[in-house]
Amino acid sequence: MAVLAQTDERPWLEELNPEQRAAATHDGGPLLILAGAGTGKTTTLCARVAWLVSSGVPSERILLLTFTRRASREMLQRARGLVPASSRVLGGTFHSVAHRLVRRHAAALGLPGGFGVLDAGDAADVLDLLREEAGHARSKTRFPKKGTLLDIYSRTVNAQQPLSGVIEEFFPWVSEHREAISALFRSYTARKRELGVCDLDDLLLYWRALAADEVIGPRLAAAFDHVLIDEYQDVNGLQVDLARSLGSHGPTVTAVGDDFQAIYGFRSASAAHILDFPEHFPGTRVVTLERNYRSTQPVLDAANALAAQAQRAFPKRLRADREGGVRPRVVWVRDEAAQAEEVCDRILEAREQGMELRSQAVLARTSHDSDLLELELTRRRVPFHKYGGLRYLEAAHVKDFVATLRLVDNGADDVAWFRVLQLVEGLGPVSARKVIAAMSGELEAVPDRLAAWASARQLVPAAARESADALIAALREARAEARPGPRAEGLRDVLAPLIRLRYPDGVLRLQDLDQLVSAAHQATDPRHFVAELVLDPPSSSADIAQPPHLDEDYLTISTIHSAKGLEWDSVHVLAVYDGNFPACMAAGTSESIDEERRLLYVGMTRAEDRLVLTRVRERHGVPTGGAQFLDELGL
DNA sequence: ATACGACGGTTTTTT
DNA sequence: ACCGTCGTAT
Repeated sequence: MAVLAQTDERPWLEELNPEQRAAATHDGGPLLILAGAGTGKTTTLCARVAWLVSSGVPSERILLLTFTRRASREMLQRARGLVPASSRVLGGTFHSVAHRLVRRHAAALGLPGGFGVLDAGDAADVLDLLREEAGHARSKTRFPKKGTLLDIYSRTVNAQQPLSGVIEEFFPWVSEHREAISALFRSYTARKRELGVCDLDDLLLYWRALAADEVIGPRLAAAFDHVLIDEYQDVNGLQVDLARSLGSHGPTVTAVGDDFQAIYGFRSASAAHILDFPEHFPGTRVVTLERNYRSTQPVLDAANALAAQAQRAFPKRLRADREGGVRPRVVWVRDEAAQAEEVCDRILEAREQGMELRSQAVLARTSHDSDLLELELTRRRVPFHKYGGLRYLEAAHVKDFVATLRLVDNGADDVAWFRVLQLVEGLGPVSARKVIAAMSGELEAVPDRLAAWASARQLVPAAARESADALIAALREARAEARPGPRAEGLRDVLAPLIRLRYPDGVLRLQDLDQLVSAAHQATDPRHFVAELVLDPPSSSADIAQPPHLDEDYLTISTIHSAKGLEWDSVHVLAVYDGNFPACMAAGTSESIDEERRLLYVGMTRAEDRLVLTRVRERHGVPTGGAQFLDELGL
């Protein structure tokens, strides 16, 4: 192919620097792009997709695996902008791609056709149910709670490590319950089978099982010529297995990442995987991107100084492409209330000077760090949008609604029954349990609990019976309605009075449900509406109906985890002091301190021009002590 | 016996 | 927001 013709037809290649272009146009074996923060990683990956497509690779034979759905959407959109033919590139998270594959091979895996997908909250609810059934809830010794149980379980799956090792290394305080936990996990697996559901970890496990199959494995891989994986520093061992399986059966694998932005260790991810990539994929070409186009040098100097303190890391320095800049500032404030006022003042001041809210962000270690700031912003009527933290699907009323949707698809989902029955006033956990037991029959699991309602309803306290009847009738009607929109509407209508009664702000909460109903109207695949909701959860109620209005100016508040890959002119990082950031939970090992340090690094490198870190002197009247990370910045 | 409101202590980060 | 506990109403 003539070089001249190439650049003529692909002006976007001209805009890349030599390293970026080398990566985008690499032809041959596996490719690893080590791309520091702000070095044009997304640009390069999009250009590579566009280059592949314009070189004749059919777009549907390209698989783009990203960490979040948002990243996938953004990249596909940009690639389409460069080369319209990129429109059929298959993109998504590991989990959403797994769902597609597992769905297609459900029968081979022994799963029902319309199997459900449990999100983290649902999985925890199943574990809680089993925990209760096993009598751990009322035992003398403190037994780990559902959230901890799920964390432990997920570790064993994602790190592919036996339970005893996981407990010893990460959860030593529950070691006295090791046997009971082991038994609980066995019943968890069995229960999921009975319910005909998968949790998020199962999706990856099933994908790997398919990949390992002699017939199916090679066929899955043969569907693609190229597999591109974003944020490779955040994959775990299970995901590495998937990548390697694909790579060994045909497709060329391209991975992009930065070992110093690995911040998902708690999910069993490890930066070791990106460093092992050349070993796992023989013949790998490594391209390193170091020129930073995002930030000014003073911002990078501080980030580099922080990075240099890591116990274990591969030395690298980001060099700014842009001139000038001001030094990042550390601002001392008395307490969290003062921090809220101070940050709010500074943001408004910057807006006065012409910096729109949309080019400013407030980042925090935990979603909770911004509570007071959110109150202050609301008080002063400053519009903001919060990412991370409590998710839409985790709100109690949304879970109520989703549980009814699940019941319509799967009458055997006892976790959903347990939740939905208790919405009826006067019907509590004890009665709900009895009713479910009666509906499922003593010996044989009846797949459809609805059929046994006539007799089971006797167990409902008389005062609640009529209301429960209405709920059941609505479920029957919903089942008769195949279209997801009207179906969701019917369920919303029957839940409406119950939710208004249960929650003091019920009217507001109902509006959230309205948005879910309108999302249901637009559902492409009615059978999998709920599963897709779980895999692509809207970050807030506003995201469901439409993306936020583009003409509205609003501030972004986000956890650093949710801010990955994004950038703003001005960034505030809240509450950087020992015990909060680094979190006290991380105080134990140098690796966990390193991960906290990398997290701050990710936060700082989101800033283009202005970076302010706040340090709080006291908390609830108690002095906070040092701030290790701020001392390391060399400011 | 069961349901439920009130109260106080706790909460990392996410597909 | 969640969890466990306790007192009160049914």
